[in-house]
Amino acid sequence: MTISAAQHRSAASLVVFDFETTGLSPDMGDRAIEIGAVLIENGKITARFQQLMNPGIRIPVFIENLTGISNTMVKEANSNAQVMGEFYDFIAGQNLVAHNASFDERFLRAEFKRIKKYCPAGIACSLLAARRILQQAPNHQLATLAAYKQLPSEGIYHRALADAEVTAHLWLSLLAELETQHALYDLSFGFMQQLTKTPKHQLPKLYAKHQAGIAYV
DNA sequence: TGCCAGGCCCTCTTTAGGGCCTT
Repeated sequence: MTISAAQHRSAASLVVFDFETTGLSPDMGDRAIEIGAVLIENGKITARFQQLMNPGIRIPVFIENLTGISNTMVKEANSNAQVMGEFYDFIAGQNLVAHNASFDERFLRAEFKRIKKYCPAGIACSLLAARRILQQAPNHQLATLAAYKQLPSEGIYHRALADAEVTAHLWLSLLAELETQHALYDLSFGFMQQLTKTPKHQLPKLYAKHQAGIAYV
């Protein structure tokens, strides 16, 4: 919780993160109420970050029921500004991964903007990667993929750290799948970002380029 | 109290519509 990711930086490291929020859109006034994240180094989780935060607005009943995070719980929590400042330090220098990253990225940028910070890190999406690598999965919801791949999980969902941990295991599973199914090794973050932007029918060409030694940043 | 968004991706497409994902 207090360990900075920057203190653990390595070439094969990244941070997987997840927000719980009051709704779906920061542009409509929704705010983050919890952030959870894990640092992955060389295929292992080596640090964790989890904090509730007090958004200064009421949490809808629907969200209380969905997440188990109540207005009472966040009342005593630190402000979003303080928590996001600490999270900014945690992710310093790291690339980021989230499940359906477009959602979490919107809240990340919105909360950072409020404290006049910007996110220089690259962000990759485990949902887009899973849609390409696990095309045969029943669907690509995080819980479904966790069951489908029998990922380590305590069966808790819609809490930030638990979801971040499952997403981290999913990300490692996707890398393993690329190794076993396509003989792709030592995949960079840049390659994985490229994969999530590649149409499915062009994946064989992408895999062939990597196997031929064409580097991705 | 109830509702809100937006990117991706497929198809009966591209001058569009709708399901999937996230809270």
